[in-house]
Amino acid sequence: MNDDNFFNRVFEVVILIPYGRVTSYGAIAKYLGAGGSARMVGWALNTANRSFVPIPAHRVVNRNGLLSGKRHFGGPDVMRQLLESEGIVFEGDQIVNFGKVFWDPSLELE
DNA sequence: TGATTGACCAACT
DNA sequence: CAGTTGGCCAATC
Repeated sequence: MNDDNFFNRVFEVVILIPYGRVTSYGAIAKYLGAGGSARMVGWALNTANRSFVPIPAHRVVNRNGLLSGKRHFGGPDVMRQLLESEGIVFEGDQIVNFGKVFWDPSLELE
């Protein structure tokens, strides 16, 4: 069940993101530490989605609070709609209260 | 099997 | 201030 894959840890962290919060690829990578580069986090989500592994990847954004991966959700607006549905406010494709909704796994999960 | 790309980040020019 | 480069590591072509 627990594979020591870097990806599987990414999935767990993403799944643990509370409602109405978001985190960044770099934050997850940093939390996982070794072998963690932000690109791998993005790759993990990409492979996961295409591997029949449904994860709330819409709660993961880039460091700017910008929806960089919105195009990978099957639609350019799907990701924003999902986040807005959780109470997150947007300004275009950028999160307004990013500093308030930002959830750092290394702080919350220890 | 080698080369390219990729949902990023940070630094440098 | 904007564009480019390097780095990270794995998957796809």
